[in-house]
Amino acid sequence: MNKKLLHGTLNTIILKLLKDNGEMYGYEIVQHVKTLTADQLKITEGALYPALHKLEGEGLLTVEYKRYQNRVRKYYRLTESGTKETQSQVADLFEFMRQIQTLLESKPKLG
Amino acid sequence: MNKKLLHGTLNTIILKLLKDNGEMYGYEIVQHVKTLTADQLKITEGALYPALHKLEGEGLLTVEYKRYQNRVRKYYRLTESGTKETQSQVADLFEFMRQIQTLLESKPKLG
DNA sequence: CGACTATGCCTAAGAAATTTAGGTATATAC
DNA sequence: GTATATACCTAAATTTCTTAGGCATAGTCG
Repeated sequence: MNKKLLHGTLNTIILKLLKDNGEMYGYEIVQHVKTLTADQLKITEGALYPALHKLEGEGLLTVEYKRYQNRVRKYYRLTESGTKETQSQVADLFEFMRQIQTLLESKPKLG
Repeated sequence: MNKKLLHGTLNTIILKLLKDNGEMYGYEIVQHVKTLTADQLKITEGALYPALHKLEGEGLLTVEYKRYQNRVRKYYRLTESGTKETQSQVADLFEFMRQIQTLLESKPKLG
């Protein structure tokens, strides 16, 4: 498992998954990331749940409890401002990765 | 300036720049990153110098003081293990970014 | 000359995001 | 009846970074 590299990307990933899937619950997000990345990336619950609560507190997410086979799941969904924030953060992250690639692919200095 | 997104990538960038350029001093690294990314990315000195000291302490870098026009610069260079570590970290970071892109480009779930 | 900017190194306090390491509870499989 | 999967959570510690300075020399502008 490729650890220690999620720094700074967790919120963006959460938002983007919610945008794609409409609504998701915490445990589902963890499993989804594991599946999509073929076990290469692992979101820890200790990072996920506080992040969800923070995004909710910022008004980017809403919560709805739903029953599913004697279980109660806590579904998260983007608000309007959450949708805007998602677009912004996804764009920023792509741009950031582009800059990192520029650095990692740069040739030796000229001067 | 794109802030708060460098998390976890600083060491890798330092190592890669040293690998490309043979030897560099701290201030030069800061300027180089600014130039290469057209002022989009800024390494702060408060992050850089402790990182350099840590990498040196781990045996990945060696230091050599050199005089340049009445100034003394502190040049860093990769050790053998530093070179290996660089390859490993650069590969990991590319792989990580690939996984992030997978997540950010994924379509809605099927099930 | 005086002030400001660039060069070049550094540290320390605090903030932010994460890992680690738990806890609680129900359901299912062996 | 023990273990695994599901489903939520928190708290302490760690890592990494920002902020905000300090110190010193060199060059430029008025």
